[in-house]
Amino acid sequence: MPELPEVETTARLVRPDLVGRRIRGAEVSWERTLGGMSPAVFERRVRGARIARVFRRAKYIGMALERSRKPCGFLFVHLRMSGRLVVESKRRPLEPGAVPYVRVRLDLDRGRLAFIDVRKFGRFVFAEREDDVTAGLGPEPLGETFTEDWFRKALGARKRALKPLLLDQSFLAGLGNIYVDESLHRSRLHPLRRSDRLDGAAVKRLHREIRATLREAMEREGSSIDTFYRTPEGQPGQYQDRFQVYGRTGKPCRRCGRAIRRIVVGQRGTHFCTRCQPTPRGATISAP
DNA sequence: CTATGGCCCTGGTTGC
DNA sequence: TGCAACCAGGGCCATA
Repeated sequence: MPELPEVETTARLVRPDLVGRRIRGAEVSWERTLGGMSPAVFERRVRGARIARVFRRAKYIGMALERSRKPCGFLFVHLRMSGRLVVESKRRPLEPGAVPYVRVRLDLDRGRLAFIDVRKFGRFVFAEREDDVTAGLGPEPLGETFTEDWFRKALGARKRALKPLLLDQSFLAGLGNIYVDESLHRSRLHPLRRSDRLDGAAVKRLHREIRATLREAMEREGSSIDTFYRTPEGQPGQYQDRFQVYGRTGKPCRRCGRAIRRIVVGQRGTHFCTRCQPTPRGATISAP
C-alpha cells in the first residue's frame, strides 16, 4: 500500500511531466475523491492554473499552483490503498484496464494527469493553503527535524504501543503498516512495546532502522503486493522481495529461523518474530 | 490522553 | 461449479 517510499517514487516520476504545465480543465467521475468540494468549484479553482512545483509531504503528493506567477492554491493527492497517478500522452496512453477506475482527470496543455483508484479511498483535493492539509502532520522521518534526540523525547512523552504510535501520522508522517512492521523487526522491538519504556539503545536502533528501511525501499521504487501499487510508468516496485516480516506469516525469520507470527494490533495485521522481538511484560496478544 | 470500533470501497479469496 | 461471506487497509470520527 502506498507509503512514503511509494509516494516519493510517484512524485519523482510525475514531476518532470507536470512542472510548468497549465491545467485546461478537469473531469471528475467519483465526487467523493474531491473530499467534499463540488466538481464545479474544483474545476473553477484549477482551470487555467499552472503547476509550479511538485513535492511530497507525508503520504501526500502536493502540487503548488500559480496564476500569473502568483500562488493560487494547492492540489494534494493521497493514494490511500489503491490510488495511482499517471501522466498520459499520445505516446503513452493509459492502459485500457485502468480506464474504468479513473476518478479524476486533469487536462493539461501537454498530456493529461489521471488519478486511478479502484477502491475509491484515495483523495485528490484542492486546498487554498498548504497548511489546510499538512498542519497536523508530524515530522518527516527522513527530514532534518527527525533527530534521535527529538525522537527519544517524543516517545517518552507518549504512553502508547509502538505499532499504533508509529502509524499515527500526527506523531511521525509517512509510515504505514508495511514499513512499521519492517522497521520494528530490524530494531528488534515488539510492536506492543510501550513507547515510554524504551532505553536509549532501543531508541537509537529504531530511529536508525526507520530511516534505513525507508531509504532502501525508495531506492527500489517501493513495494508492490498483488496488483496494488505501480509506478506512474506501470512498473511494480522491488522492495517486496526484501520484506523480513510483512506478509511472511509462518515463514522462517530471515535472521533466526523462527516462524513469523501475525497478530492484530489496533485493527491492523502485524507481523513479527517471536524470538527477535520478544513480547514485553504485561502485553496481551489477541488472536490472529 | 489512550483505546476501540465503525465506516468508506472493491477485487480477490475462502467456505460450503 | 456457483455464490455468499469475508478480508485488507489509511484516515477519520464517535464513543468509552
